[in-house]
Amino acid sequence: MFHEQAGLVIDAIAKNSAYGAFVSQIQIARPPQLKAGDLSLALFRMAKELAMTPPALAQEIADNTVFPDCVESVSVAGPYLNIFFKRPAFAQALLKAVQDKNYGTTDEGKGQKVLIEHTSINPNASPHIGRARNAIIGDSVSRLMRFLNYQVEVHYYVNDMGKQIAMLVLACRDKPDVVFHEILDIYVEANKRLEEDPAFEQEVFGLLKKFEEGDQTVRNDFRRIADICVAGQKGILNGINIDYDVFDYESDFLRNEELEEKLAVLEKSGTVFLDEDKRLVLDLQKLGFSREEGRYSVLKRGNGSTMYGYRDFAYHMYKLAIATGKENNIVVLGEDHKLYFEQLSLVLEAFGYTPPSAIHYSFIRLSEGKMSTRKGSVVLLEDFLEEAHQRVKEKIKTNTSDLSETELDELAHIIAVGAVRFGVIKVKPNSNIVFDWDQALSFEGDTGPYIQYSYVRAQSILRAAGAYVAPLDGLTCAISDEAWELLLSLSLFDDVLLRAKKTINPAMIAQYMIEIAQKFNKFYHSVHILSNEDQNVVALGLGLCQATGRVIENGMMLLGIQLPEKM
RNA sequence: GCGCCCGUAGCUCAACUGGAUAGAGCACCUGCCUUCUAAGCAGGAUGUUGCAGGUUCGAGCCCUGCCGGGCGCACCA
Repeated sequence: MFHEQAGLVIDAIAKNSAYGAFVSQIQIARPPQLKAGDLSLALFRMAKELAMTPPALAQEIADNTVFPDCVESVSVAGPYLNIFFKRPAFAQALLKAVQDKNYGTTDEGKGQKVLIEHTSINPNASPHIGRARNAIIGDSVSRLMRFLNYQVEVHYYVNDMGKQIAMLVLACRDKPDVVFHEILDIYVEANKRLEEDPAFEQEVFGLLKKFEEGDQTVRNDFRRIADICVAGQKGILNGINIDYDVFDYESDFLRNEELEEKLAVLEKSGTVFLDEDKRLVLDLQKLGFSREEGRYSVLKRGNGSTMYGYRDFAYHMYKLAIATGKENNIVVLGEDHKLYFEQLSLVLEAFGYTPPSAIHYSFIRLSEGKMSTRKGSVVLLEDFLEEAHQRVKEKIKTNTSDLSETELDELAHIIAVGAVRFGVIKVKPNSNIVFDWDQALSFEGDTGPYIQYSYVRAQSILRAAGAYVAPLDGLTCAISDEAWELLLSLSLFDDVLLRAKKTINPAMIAQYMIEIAQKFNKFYHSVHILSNEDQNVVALGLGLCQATGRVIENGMMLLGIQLPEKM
């Protein structure tokens, strides 16, 4: 909404024929301080086009432009032309706009199909918080794009035939009743054995070969383990409001005629060749890869079994048939896959496809070092969530006593999930995160519970106001700075969403939620709404509670976080 | 060794992609609950944006070189 108002101002400036198309060079921003203005137009570039100094241009525009009705006054501050809006009119427009349940949405994605692949954890163990970062980012991006009216399909790629699952199959042979929570220990054990016992590794490779040859018993064994793991992982992720539309199984991309044909073409140019050990090798330098390191990639082992990359090429061809175009095909990958993804992209381009966009996230580290499954130094998502749940429960008990045990658990769950998801998503994907229990489980300041609490406050006021409907049209009172700052921020919601989409960075939404909550709380403390004798102040206050509620509802929904009515 | 990412207040992170005096939270100090929820608010203190150059009207952001951390570099996925 803010940018619509800015657009009106720029349109008015463009009416002067001397400026013409140069107005597109105006940079829109917010002034550093409220007293400087509401909208700031930086004129550096436009002045350059007109061979003027920016301050002179600012003064000239200020003198010669008939500004639209929404403008109260303008002021020149060096190279900036600052605009003050008419507060009551702006407030009315915003409070009207938030009546729409979908406030913040745009037609950005109309008619476009998007495929997002995320999580795709190896089926071996309960996800730790580092892996959950993938799922939390991917889910938030999916929600954002859905909200912007893209037709989104979320895929989870199950690596049901890698080396690690073959190890598990061997290790679970004499355990017909194995359950999900035992898998982690078994996996750690199997890894140890792999290092010590070369025969075990040969057994693993042999099993993979049988799998590829279609041995039905082996296939059933693999599927049994994979299903236990996938069901276990899915259950945990569902617990933090993450879900998927389609589960793709790697083993379905084992034989692919189309891929074989494309590889045959590459073989003619020497891009793909059989080496002295009969391995099928890809030479990426032939596709424009410039470095020596990472130049080669093995597609098939000497015994003819395929490697991950081979199957992944086939998988990406399948995904590209569902959604095309870089922006509409998204995959969330750890930073360890950066080089691999570069290689994958080169191959897909050589095949004539546009490769997907990748969001690479950095690993979450512990203060004592990196997480290691083998050392047992991992923070499992379920343990983290459980700890959060307990701490939230304690906190609730000190505040209220009139909740049943069930209600208590439901409320604690909503707040705990909010704390966990918000803590992960508020940091942009490529920033390193150092995980610290106390910091991660704080409920004060820049946290999910703080946003939830602010929402609850707003709802509480609306509840107390009952059926009172704020008369939006006759808003004549002076609008305080606290109310005005909140209004301006609320009006930027759609712009934040578009920027978050453009940069595929949902952290931006979380940062914006913090801004909204802070400004709402400042406003809340600046005036007592319900007891105010001025009905205009009551009307504006209730309108702002409603608007804040709407923006937090929509914003937190995009982050997969629910909102309690009380807390 | 080579490549990519990160380095911002004591700690954890922002900074609208090159714009005005670099901002929040935690921790620390001082105030504010007989008034719509104190998981809150107000105020205080905290910086050579890792270091050194360069590009320009203007650099935390771009370029070069160092330093520190992370990730990766052909039968793991």
